[in-house]
Amino acid sequence: MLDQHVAVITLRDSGVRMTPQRLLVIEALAGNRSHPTVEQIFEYVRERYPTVSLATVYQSLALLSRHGLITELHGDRGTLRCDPDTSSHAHAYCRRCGLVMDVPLPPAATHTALDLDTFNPTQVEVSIYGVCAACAGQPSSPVEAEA
Amino acid sequence: MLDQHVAVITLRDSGVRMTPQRLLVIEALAGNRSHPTVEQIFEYVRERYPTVSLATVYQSLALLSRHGLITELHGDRGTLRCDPDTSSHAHAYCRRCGLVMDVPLPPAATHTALDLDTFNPTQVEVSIYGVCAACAGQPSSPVEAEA
DNA sequence: ATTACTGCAAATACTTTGCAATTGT
DNA sequence: ACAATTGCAAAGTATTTGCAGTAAT
Repeated sequence: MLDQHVAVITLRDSGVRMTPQRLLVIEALAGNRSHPTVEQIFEYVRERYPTVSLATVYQSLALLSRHGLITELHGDRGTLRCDPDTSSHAHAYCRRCGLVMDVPLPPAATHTALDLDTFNPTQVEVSIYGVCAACAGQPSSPVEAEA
Repeated sequence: MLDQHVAVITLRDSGVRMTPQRLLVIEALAGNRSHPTVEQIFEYVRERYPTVSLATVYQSLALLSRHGLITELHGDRGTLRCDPDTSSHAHAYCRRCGLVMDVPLPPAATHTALDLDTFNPTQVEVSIYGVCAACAGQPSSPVEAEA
């Protein structure tokens, strides 16, 4: 899980400049378990530093990702989500409410990918789609049932 | 793996109309192991039916997906790819050349996801990112090495 | 003082939608 | 004939880029 101090030191040691914008992006992610979208991170930073631009947030996230401090999730169709926890785990996406939750993976699952001798894997993303417990309890809306 | 006849019959039985455009989308995917992008499918269809529109291709793909005849892949950042093979397997994405290859998954891997009692999974997507054998052999281009 | 970084605005990329015309059944 | 489907064009959503000004070191 991303730690603010570790992140700052890691970046500094790589010669990256620490700006208030970046610090706030890190702050938004540190300890965050909600897998926020870029827009959500942008909102967090903007509340504290109103002149920040969305482009800067995108650039900061790419920077953090490049330095291995966060993981970018592609499972939410067309929207980038960020995970400050870079350890091996899967993500469950609720198709009804949009919730993204962590799912532990048995250590063996990671090995599967590493068994490939024809491919040199650097990252594995496991996305599970379905309906979460809370939504499964609720009947689906009429609008949704139609589709 | 998607079979043209099976697909046509499945759709017909569901009361879906068979148009030349749809037939060509199916044809483009049947037996295709390259995980084509929407654009590539569009090109295939257009060569044979020049007035087809991209929107129709998108709609046809959504239809096939809804009927469980294909799987939509989200692993290629910002671009939809299609897989006519709906059986359980992972995908390896080469970060250098863009190649997408099938990777078998041990049956146990699928069970992992199904162990969740708090979540009702309908689909699991496993994306492996790295560098393929062919690219690993080649030295990276100077431009790429810089980045 | 240098040079990385930011903010802006425009560009690019991908996908969806509304609607009139068309076509499969 | 009827309703589903298409093609078009426009809108919507997401992300990237060029560049002049700003700020971290």
